Amino acid sequence: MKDIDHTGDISFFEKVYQVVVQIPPGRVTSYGAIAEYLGTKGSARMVGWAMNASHHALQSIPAHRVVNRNGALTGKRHFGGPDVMRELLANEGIQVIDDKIVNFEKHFWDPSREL
DNA sequence: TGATTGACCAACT
DNA sequence: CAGTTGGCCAATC
Repeated sequence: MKDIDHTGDISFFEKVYQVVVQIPPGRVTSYGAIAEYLGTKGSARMVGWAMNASHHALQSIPAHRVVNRNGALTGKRHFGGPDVMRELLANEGIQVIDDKIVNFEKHFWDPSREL
């Protein structure tokens, strides 16, 4: 059994949470951007997998602020409802049409650039 | 323990 | 233009 050490030795999984929770309101980012910030661009899938387990996380993970590279709400179906993710984004002033974020690049928040 | 899948991305065919 | 493949890490079968 492996105890989770809080001293810098955190899994990729935990790193993703630390980034996602720091996303400012009204902004969005992509799975690949997070993975790239962590230094593993290829593991963008893992970011999504971490979101799947975000339910298991103790903190509230604003997964609705994380979309794919195209600005499409690919993971909206994991939000308990088909329009839940859209509502959450709309609540922050982000307009979503056809499951895609309008002016995605304007709302885009790059952890590697702004964090 | 090996094989498969997963809320992705980019390149190739 | 659409389908396939490779890549990365972790969890599930």
